[in-house]
Amino acid sequence: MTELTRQEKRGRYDHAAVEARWQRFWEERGTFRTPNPGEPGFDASRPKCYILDMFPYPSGAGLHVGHPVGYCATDIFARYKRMRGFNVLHPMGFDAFGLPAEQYAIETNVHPAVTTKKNIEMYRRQLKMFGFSYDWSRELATCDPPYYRFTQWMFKQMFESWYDEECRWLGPDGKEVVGRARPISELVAALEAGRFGIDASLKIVRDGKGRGRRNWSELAPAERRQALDKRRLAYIDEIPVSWCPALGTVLANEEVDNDCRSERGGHPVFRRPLRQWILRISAYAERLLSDLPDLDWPEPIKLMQRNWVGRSTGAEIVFPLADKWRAADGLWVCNDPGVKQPLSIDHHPHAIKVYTTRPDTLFGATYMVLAPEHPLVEQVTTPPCRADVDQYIEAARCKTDMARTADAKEKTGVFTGAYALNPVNGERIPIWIADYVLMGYGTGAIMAVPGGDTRDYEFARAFDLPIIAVVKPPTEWIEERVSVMAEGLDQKAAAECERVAREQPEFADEVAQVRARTANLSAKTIETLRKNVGPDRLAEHYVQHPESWGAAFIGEGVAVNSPANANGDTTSANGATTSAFDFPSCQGGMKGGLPGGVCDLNGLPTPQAKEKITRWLEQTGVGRGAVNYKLRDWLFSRQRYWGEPFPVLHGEDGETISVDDAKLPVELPEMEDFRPTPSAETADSLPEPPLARAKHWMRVERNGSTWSRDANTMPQWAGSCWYYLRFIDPHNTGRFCDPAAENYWMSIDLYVGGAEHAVLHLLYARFWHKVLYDLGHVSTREPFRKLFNQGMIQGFAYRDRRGMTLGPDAVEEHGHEQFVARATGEPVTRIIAKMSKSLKNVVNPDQVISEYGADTFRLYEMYMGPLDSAKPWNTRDVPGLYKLCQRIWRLFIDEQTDELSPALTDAEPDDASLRALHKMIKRVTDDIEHLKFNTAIAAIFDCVNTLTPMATRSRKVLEPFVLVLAPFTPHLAEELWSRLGRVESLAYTPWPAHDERLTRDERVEIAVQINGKVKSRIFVPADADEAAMRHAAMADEKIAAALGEKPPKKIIVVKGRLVNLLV
RNA sequence: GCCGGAGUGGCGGAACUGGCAGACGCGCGGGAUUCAAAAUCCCGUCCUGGCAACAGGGUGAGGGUUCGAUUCCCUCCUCCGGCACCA
Repeated sequence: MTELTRQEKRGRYDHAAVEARWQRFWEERGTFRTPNPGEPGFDASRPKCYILDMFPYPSGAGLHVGHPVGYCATDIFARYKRMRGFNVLHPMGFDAFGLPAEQYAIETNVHPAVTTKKNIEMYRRQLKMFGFSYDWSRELATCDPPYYRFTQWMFKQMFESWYDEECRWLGPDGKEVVGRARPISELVAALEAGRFGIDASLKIVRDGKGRGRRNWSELAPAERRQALDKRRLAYIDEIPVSWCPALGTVLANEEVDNDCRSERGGHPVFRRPLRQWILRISAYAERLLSDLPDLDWPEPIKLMQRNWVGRSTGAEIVFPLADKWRAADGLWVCNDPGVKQPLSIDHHPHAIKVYTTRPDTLFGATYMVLAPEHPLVEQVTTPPCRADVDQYIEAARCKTDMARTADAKEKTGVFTGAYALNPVNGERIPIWIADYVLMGYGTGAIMAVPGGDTRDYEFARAFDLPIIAVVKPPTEWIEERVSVMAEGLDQKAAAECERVAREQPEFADEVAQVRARTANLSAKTIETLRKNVGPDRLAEHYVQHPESWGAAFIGEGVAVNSPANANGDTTSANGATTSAFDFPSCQGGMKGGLPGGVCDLNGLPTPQAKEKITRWLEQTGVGRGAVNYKLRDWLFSRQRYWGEPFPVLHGEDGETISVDDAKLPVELPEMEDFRPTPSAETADSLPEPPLARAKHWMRVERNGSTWSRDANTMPQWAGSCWYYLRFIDPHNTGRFCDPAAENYWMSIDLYVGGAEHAVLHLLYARFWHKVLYDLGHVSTREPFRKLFNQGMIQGFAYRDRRGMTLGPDAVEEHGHEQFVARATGEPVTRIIAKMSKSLKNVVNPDQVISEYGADTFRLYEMYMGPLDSAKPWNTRDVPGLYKLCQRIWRLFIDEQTDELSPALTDAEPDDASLRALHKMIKRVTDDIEHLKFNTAIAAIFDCVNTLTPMATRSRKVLEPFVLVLAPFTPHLAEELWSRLGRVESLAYTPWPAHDERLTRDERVEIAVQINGKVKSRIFVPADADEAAMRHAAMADEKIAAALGEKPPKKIIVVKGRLVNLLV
């Protein structure tokens, strides 16, 4: 019997043997080695296609089933494109620097270089199991010195560049670009030539007429250095970071909880300013936005990037401090004799500059708020308020961003004792500090308009500050507010009634009572208000008494109370202006009127009001139209060991220079102890990066003087910002990449990866690429022309009645998705959750492959559902795809003899097989082009279902069939291809074409409806015209019977689909 | 709170541009083969009623447009993702 079994098994599909054979074949022959232009074997007549995966971070846990989803997809696409005659670049590498490796190393006390090397080997072995057609000769790891040599070189490019916002130039694609990174030497040349000057604060200005401007030649060397350093694309600045002394490191915001404690260990975390490397990504904000429309990316990802950049338009306005400035002879004159010039947006000592998106609400500014970190706080705070202010600042200082956000509901703040003057009406308004104003956005100061902004409204209510309505709301808003207020229940509560009534009918009576009472009451009130008062009068009431409406109107409407008169009374909304200005509150009076005169916005719709006030501000000089971005510069240094060292040297006098290209890479020192240095748990201690302890490494003698290296390292994102360029020419020792090869392969035709990189990696990489583009190092303005996000693979988990979540090993499956806990027998429900160790639902791809093979694994992951949606792994479904492989095998191979099946013939194929084949080719081709692999595989199933029962099978069907199969199940396809007598790999065999005529059946089944309901189905010739279809429909027995005597009133015919009879 | 995306059988999912809802796979039921099992092959499988022919209902809920709606419009509910005091 065992003999028989062995005999039987001889010709069975043996995935392990087949896959091993072909993986060896590909490797030995170098099947997927891709030559660059100019290299032997390169065929310039073929089009190119660069297909890239987001390279993995090799963690200790190994590859999980989520990784291969994208890799399978790109592999199918790459194999398909090769067969379509493309030169395909399809590489793989490892993102190997970073925090997890270091953290793991700290836990196990093994050097990160060792663990990383081990993990990469594991990942490589796992990846090779899948039979991906990568050109492994191009493999790279970001932690290899030959690689990070150029990461450092690119950092140098940024360090040695400045951003010229006004440079208009033509890119290689012939389109104009505004703004350009340029070598710092060009800036020096411009300064030397006197085209640029330096202002009092050592800022480089373009023309700089007067006002403390100095020439380059007048500056001391240290001043020159300082001025240049401020303009570099990579610069050092002191910014607040989350510093955890106990852990000896700076933490990311996400690593700090709301109590200012570290997530790991619960140690105290302090906000403290620290000198850090920063990259000037904000200079590229506009270009990162404006180049987005041309990219073939998922719209939601583009939107996320747009939101991240966060462009807004509005105006910058300066508010003079009340005791420092006065209006005289139509100018703002400073009481400080040292300040001779009048107040303006370019020159504003003793004044607060704000940014607003709603300059039209300027008349409603009743107070100002400075961020607690704002430099002016110190200057303006009056002695009586000093203690409160200091205390508030201290509290805000240790609050992290997370904590600030967490208690966003409660507005806090303190009065500084100082006042500013509203430049549009001379109104004296108090200056507060509050942490709802952030130093990092705009100017770190706001004009507060409680009548037009929700946050300002809440703050004003909390601190009893005046509220002036400056925009008359439209009727819809009034009615909505009235409903909300009159009902006394908001809409959610009403919906709750509905829900309870629906889901818990036992409370129906109570719900009905409540609803009747409130409905009666509110309906009455609203009706009374509407009838007797009317929306116009109500709007008027809001305009007069916004404080009693519970919310500010923040939308667009018509300007009112702008200007308001001095008594605080309001003008009507009909545009009547208040003529004479008298500002008794303004110190020193307003002799000669307010600078700029009266600006009357009353009656103007918001957009026009914005325009008018902006023009007025510009004419008066105290403001101008402005654009602002949420995007902040990129904090680029970490106090870590396992990252790229900075290629710079610090001099004893504070000078920072870059290391010569010839001396790159600056390699990480060998260190026994690479842990962060823990230090005393006080706020005043400073982080000491591990590299600082490599004393010998840190010290560099150069030209007779002593320099110090930078002890920081670059963040994990650095290496992934340009790896796609290195793949093009990975072994080049002279340059990061050969320009001709770069020009040939870029840009990337398909980039597949998870949506978790929607902003950070994809934004950082675009930024680096644009810098390289500006400096002439790359030929395209964008790296990733087409992007696709694969969905997450989820797992099942089970929840019992008490809400406890159990691992899958705790349950038993009954039919029909009924589950019980194995231990207790209690019924449990299945939920879909992320795969995680704690839920014990992580699936290991190695196991699946050893049981069913890589081809089955690939088929399963691609067949689960659409590539971009999240879907749960269900091991139960895997054998179905294994069965498909076996069925395909049996189409070719006789399992008894292990020879080609006797059913195989060289004869002409039968019609049904031929049609099945051509339909499949068409569907699969179309689906691959659109990355719809799940339906492509369904088409393969359909074809196999047709071929299986056939008594004979023609080679003329089976050969193209194998080719179509190849991208999905490459090992199986190669094996069958060779069994059919082919010697060469099918990897470059031309993709079969389909015959359009054979994809269409001669007769099609159509539906015959009467009044839209299907009453019969009939067959008609595929090319039947409308008259023929109508005729056939009417001739059908069932239809004739259903119609009876009366003829239909109207007949609708859809060719090839249906006939609808209306009676 | 704001901005996206999605809700279809027992399960994963399919459906071109408004045209027969449920392709394909899993699971389940039945049959053939087998001493038996595995494997394989064939048939059935949205729900309700009926032996059946057939009838009625059905794409998160409600409404609308249309001869016709999973698809378009409005209101609402649920789930997932992102951002979160951005002036």
